[in-house]
Amino acid sequence: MELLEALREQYPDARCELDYSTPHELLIATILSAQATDVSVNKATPALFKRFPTPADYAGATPAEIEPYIKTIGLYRNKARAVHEAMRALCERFGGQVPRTMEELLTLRGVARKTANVVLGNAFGINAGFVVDTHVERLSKRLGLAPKNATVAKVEQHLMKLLPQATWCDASHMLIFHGRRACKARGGECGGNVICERFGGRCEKRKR
DNA sequence: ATCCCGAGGG
DNA sequence: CCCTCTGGAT
Repeated sequence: MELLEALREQYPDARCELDYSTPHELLIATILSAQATDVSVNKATPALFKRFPTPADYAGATPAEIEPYIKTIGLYRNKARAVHEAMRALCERFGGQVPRTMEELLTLRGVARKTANVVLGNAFGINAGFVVDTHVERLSKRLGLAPKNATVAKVEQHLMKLLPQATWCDASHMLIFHGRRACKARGGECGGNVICERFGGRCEKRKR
């Protein structure tokens, strides 16, 4: 696909920008990243990971004990509960390890397809699906890769049909980079951007 | 459809 | 002030 080549050329260093050193840390960082910037997540996780080195450490703590470490990220009550329950499930049902299938990951609190796809793709190199976050959803619709009225699930299905499976993880990172650097939610800064000029000069200004 | 929610940019 | 940020549960 021509768009894929152009994205590769423009964003050769596109990658996961959440900081982590183990699969369970990536899982936690991804849960925390909901409606938050990766910068804000990366600012909080060093102290969090130091205080709770293993899944068992979260399972043995209460959500209230986790909250102070993630308060600056926002949505912290829901996220503290999700992290606690997800890590407890790892200990009780998965031998303390992050499971490697979509079906198993979806049983964890705070984990839906977007988070599961991030973990499978980046920690295990498994392209089970396509990461559709706010950037990927927006860009897919602006670039005409999916109908503008499509749900997140539909967008994922369209992307999986359009792009080779082996490229899914990398392609999601490139779309996210493009969404953060050029084709932004607010109006966009598409002037002079190669991708926007060639594939989608439709970064229309936000209504009103 | 609503709620959760702090930080950062405009 | 307003909007957005690698969503998910109810």
